[in-house]
Amino acid sequence: MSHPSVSWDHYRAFLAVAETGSLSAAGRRLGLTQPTLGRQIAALEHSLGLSLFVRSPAGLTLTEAGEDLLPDARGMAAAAEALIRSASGGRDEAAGVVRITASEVIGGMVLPEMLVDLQAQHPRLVVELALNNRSEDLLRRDADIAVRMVRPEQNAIVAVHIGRVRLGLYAHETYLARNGAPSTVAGLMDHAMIGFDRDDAAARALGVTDIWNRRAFRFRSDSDLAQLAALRAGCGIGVCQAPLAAQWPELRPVMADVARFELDMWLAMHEDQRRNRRIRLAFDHLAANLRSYVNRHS
Amino acid sequence: MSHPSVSWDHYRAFLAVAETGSLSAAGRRLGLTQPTLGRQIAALEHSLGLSLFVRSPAGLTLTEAGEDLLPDARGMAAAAEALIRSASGGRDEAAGVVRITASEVIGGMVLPEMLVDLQAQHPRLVVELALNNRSEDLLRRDADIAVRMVRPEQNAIVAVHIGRVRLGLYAHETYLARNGAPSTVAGLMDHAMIGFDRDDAAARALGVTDIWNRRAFRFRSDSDLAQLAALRAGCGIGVCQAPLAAQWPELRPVMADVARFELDMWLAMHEDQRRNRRIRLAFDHLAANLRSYVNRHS
DNA sequence: TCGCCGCCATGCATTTTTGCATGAGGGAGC
DNA sequence: GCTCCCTCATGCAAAAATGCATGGCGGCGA
Repeated sequence: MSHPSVSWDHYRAFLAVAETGSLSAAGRRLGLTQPTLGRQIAALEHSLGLSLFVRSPAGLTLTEAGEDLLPDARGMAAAAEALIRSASGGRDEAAGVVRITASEVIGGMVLPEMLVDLQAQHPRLVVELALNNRSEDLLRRDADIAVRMVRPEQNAIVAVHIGRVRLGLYAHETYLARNGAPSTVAGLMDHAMIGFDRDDAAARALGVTDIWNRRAFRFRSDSDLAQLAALRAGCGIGVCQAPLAAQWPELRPVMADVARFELDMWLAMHEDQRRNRRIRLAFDHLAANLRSYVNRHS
Repeated sequence: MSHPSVSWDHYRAFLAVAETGSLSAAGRRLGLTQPTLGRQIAALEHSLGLSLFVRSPAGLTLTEAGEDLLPDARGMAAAAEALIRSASGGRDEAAGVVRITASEVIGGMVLPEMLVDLQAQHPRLVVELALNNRSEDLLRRDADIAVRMVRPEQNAIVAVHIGRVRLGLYAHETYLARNGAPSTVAGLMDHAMIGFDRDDAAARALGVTDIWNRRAFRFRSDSDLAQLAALRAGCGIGVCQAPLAAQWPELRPVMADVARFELDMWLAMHEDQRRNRRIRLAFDHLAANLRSYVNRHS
């Protein structure tokens, strides 16, 4: 408990400067002025006994020491935002902000229509949707609710198992008409395949790096939504969630008998918020709708 | 990005007041005065549009709304402390603070001697040891390194598997001389057993609530260290880690053939800090020493 | 019952922080 | 080479936050 501890506002200044790259830009973001930010950074550097930025006429860039502090500053900001979110609606009101994180595909293709329903039922509910494939968001309170494909194990998290989502290979009917359909894994190699660019995490998780690797693809993107768009445009053969493919009749399964995977789907929230009405509402609504999603056509 | 966003210092004030229960006490903790804290809280309440405390001549107590915000404020404080820790030593120095979290038994009985070695080799290293049985500490940066008995699944965490720790039932030789040794589970019920008081999480995790429950115990404590002390004092029969019992010859195994469990041990740290020299040093040192601990006498 | 000690609220002087205005330096485009 | 726009640094005045001193209220123990 050091008495003249650093002002938390200085951390906020540090984060803003680090992320914007200049005192002036940080000033604009925070509604302060460039001299103020300059002085706050100077004070922070002084009290930590470190130099956090190298000054240049073009702006400020982080030193190594500054780089080390950035994740923690981000952590503070995440907590601050979570606090505001918690404050935005009383715990017994169906009003305020609910922040949801999900993968690109689920968040981009599946959740929106469910959330429309939810908002129709609760007009004062504001929804934020953060799409990414990381899954560190719940404990740090980057989000209130998370849709995950791995079981959350942290014990401050409450998670419910939604079901198993089937994945398969698909292609547009026009592509198949032109190029035929492969029937063996070897035959697959002669086709235009759609897959990841650099991020092979999913392939490694499923243990299929031997056939599902970068060299095999003719269309490469780390955006799952872009892959999906390519698939629907008839670009070639790619992976798609079965319940999703089922709603596009022009997509036809490819080698449905061999190419089958299943992923567990989990819905998770922080334990502390179990009694928060609006988050609970969103959670239950999503749980019900996602269950009917994974069971569609199976 | 609301422009006149709340000062982060006000969150700090909120946390201090919530935890101390009064403006004056919070003022003492933060090195500020009571009127200042009063005004910061008032400003915070005004900008959030909530009343966070009920004022009384005896102090301030949280409202429900305030209660909701407390965990997030704690999160901010944890991140702030982590930031200071990161700042305390350069990333290439073997100096600064390393904060380690572990269970009571591991932290109280096993780690200290290992850490003494570490500090002897690196005189400018400061070690903090936080003992508890929760395990949410790493992502929130409550600690730099964690020793866990469950596999950490979050993917911003790097974890190494140390091995499996054997658990068994033990008793002091004088207890056994006086009371004899049970040979069946049923016989165990007639003995003085040492166990938990209210916190049955471990028993539930191992799935032994049927025989390992509160009513069976003659000595109850939620402090594992107190249980261990009772065991060594000859109070009765209790659970102990085998490598630990091995170093106290007066402890004798009880029903060693039936009462056997094993727990995985994991050592974990945050991914961001993989290149941080002092944390890496501590991590590697602990990994090596814990490995030899779990393999002791087996 | 009285005194004491803890707490909070408020008014006022002081200190600190902030903003404004200006100067100076670097890079992009003409 | 010149202008324009971006940046940061610094001096000074205005604004805001803080501290001090005081007053009032309530609980506790003699």
